[in-house]
Amino acid sequence: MTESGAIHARIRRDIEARIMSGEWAPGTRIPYEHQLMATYGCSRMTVNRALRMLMEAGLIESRRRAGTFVSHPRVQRAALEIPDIRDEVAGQGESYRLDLDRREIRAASEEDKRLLQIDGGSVLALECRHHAGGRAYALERRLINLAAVPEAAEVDFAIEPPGSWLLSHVPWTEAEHRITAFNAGGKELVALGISAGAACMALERWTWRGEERITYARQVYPGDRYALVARFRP
Amino acid sequence: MTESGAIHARIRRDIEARIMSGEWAPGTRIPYEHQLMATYGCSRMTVNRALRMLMEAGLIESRRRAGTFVSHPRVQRAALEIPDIRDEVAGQGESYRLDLDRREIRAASEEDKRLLQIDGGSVLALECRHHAGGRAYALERRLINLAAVPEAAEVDFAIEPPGSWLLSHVPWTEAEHRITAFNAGGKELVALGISAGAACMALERWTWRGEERITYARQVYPGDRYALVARFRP
DNA sequence: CTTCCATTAATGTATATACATAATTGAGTC
DNA sequence: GACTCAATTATGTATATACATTAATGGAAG
Repeated sequence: MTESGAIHARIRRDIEARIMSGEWAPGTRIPYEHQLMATYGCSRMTVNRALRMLMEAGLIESRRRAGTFVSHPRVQRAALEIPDIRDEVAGQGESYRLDLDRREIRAASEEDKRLLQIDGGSVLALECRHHAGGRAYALERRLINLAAVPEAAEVDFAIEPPGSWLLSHVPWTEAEHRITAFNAGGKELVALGISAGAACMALERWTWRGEERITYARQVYPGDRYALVARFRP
Repeated sequence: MTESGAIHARIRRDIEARIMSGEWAPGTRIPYEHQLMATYGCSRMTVNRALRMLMEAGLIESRRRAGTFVSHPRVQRAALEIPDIRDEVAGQGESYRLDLDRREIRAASEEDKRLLQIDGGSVLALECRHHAGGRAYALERRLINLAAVPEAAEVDFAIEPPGSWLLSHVPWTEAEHRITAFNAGGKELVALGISAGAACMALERWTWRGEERITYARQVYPGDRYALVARFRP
């Protein structure tokens, strides 16, 4: 088939093509490694490398002694980009502006403790509005666990949006998103300039580093102006 | 550090931990392969395997002759899992029921052509409701490109939900999701049993195989009963 | 000082080999 | 037929070695 590049890449492409075309359906046993060695005239290590990559990609699974099989596709996985709102707005060719409405360092309240899963300590609480081309784009409420990120207390978030700063300064190991739709109430009406009851999208995010929660963010977008888009490959 | 498992896994974990903790900041050159060989008392192939995996994960990059470096974090991407609705309902311990309201094979309309990016041919159009524990859970409208998946014409989608069938029978190479919030109108009121203007979440999905679009789906969830949750690691 | 080029040192790929591990197979036993 | 257990076999990991490829380096020539 293809002739370009390394042998392992070629083996990988060939097998992937056979699976994608449906020629090798889910559950099918693919040839044994020693058969692929013969087919491609290469060593087992090279075959194994190609198969290992396909395994990491989730296309195949193998069982010792039994062989290697085409996976039954399961959950779909989408590459959802963690939106840096400033970049997102700039990418649409609009001018970006940030209004910081509130900045407070306080001892963790009951709600803060629940959202950040901490027993005490102090948190940095922020409320801000993101504007695109002069119009309100999103409303953001954020909590930062100062025990995990003490240096955040010194940052001027009126200049750099908290999401942008955290993304580029704090490494994280795990995160969770929760996306919901709700009818706008008192708070959002003025801040986003929308009418009562208008549908809004809320994007909540919790971010961990190891066992420790770093930050909680809740971003609210007007439903008629915003769509969350994720494009991906399996 | 850790002692369990294969050597390559241990090397990988150690390096990952150093990067995550910030000890090795972006741009830092990590030790040369021959230095890691000495550190771990293993062969270069084993070190190389660990590094290759970290490269695929995007944590490091390497340049011949210069060495291997910690990557500068880029766009943060997350794996958003969007499960099969039937499995999702079952996973919550609720009973699942499917109502197929409409099933039609027709020549592609203008809208069908736009959504599936086809010039003509026939499509299978479906409308159905997913129920969880007797309550409406989601409303689904789906188009299937019969030129790409002719066997779909023979399937009884009153038994198997279209999403489940497609997931397990049709391999795909690319997909796009679009998530929006909107106020419920005429169609949704009765089907979902909600009141006028209630916020709903719409999840639209286009799926490709190579250059060809396979299917388009639009799922509508009542905003007060549904949250899309995605948990992931970088 | 700048340009050119050979040297050199790092990663990239591939091989042949070895032993470990797990699970199927099949023979032997009850 | 049902159970036990050893032989078999495919994958999993690791090694030592070799050569290819790329680009930083440093010295020679202008």
